[in-house]
Amino acid sequence: MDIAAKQALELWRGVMVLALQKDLPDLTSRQFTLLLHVYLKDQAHTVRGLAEELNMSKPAVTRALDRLGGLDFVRRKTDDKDRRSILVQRTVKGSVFLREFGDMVEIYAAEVSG
Amino acid sequence: MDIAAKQALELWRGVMVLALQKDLPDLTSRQFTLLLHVYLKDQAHTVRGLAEELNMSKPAVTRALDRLGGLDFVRRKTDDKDRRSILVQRTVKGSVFLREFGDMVEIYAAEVSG
DNA sequence: TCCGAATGTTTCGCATTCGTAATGATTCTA
DNA sequence: TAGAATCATTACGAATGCGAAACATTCGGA
Repeated sequence: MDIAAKQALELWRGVMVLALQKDLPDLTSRQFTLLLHVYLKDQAHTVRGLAEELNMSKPAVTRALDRLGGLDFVRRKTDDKDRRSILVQRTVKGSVFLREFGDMVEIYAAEVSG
Repeated sequence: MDIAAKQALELWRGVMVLALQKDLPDLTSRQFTLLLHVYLKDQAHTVRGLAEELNMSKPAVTRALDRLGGLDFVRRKTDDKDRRSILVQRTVKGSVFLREFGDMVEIYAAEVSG
């Protein structure tokens, strides 16, 4: 994936337009970023950690988890080592959703650079 | 998960996280997509046209133009050939904003594939 | 000219989001 | 073990977005 800045924008545009046309559940940028973060970063994800890493307030993280949980894209699990914390877990539905999105990006990337 | 698709997601994640950390004006996906569309597609852009191409309702396009106009990222101009239509025009501020975003994507694309 | 069609905006009611501050639950510490 | 600290959530009020429907303006054809 080697693209110039202009191609990068075209890639972004193409994917976003396709996402709109597909009537995917429309997530806010915070929600979508959080989803990507949870699935791509192999760590234990807590509300506090996500809030710091993503520059979000903790209530915003809680709300994003409510929304993503409602879609069954993530799941909450209380940490048994410290029952104050919750651990954000991945789901099959979330994996499927992101894989499809990734394929979309990949396809457009090939199209843009080719 | 396919490696290339995974890299595509990692690219998306990196850019989105950076955008959050930079405290950029947070645009909805519709607003951002509309902005990209106007700047990358060389055509006359009207409300009706954008609504069809982006699968948005006309009021949503109007509101997005209000928001983007408030940021001085686009400007409205009534079409002299048909004064019912408005033409969406680009601005310097919008160009700068998108160029910076494009650079960000390009940098991450190199990082992800390298 | 006049009336229907087309274009963009506004209004309306509803849903969602935001950050700050308060609350509840759990753990740590002195 | 009592009180402080930590973690997540809820409450609150303000802001914003959405689509459907109504509205104002402009164009175009009979």
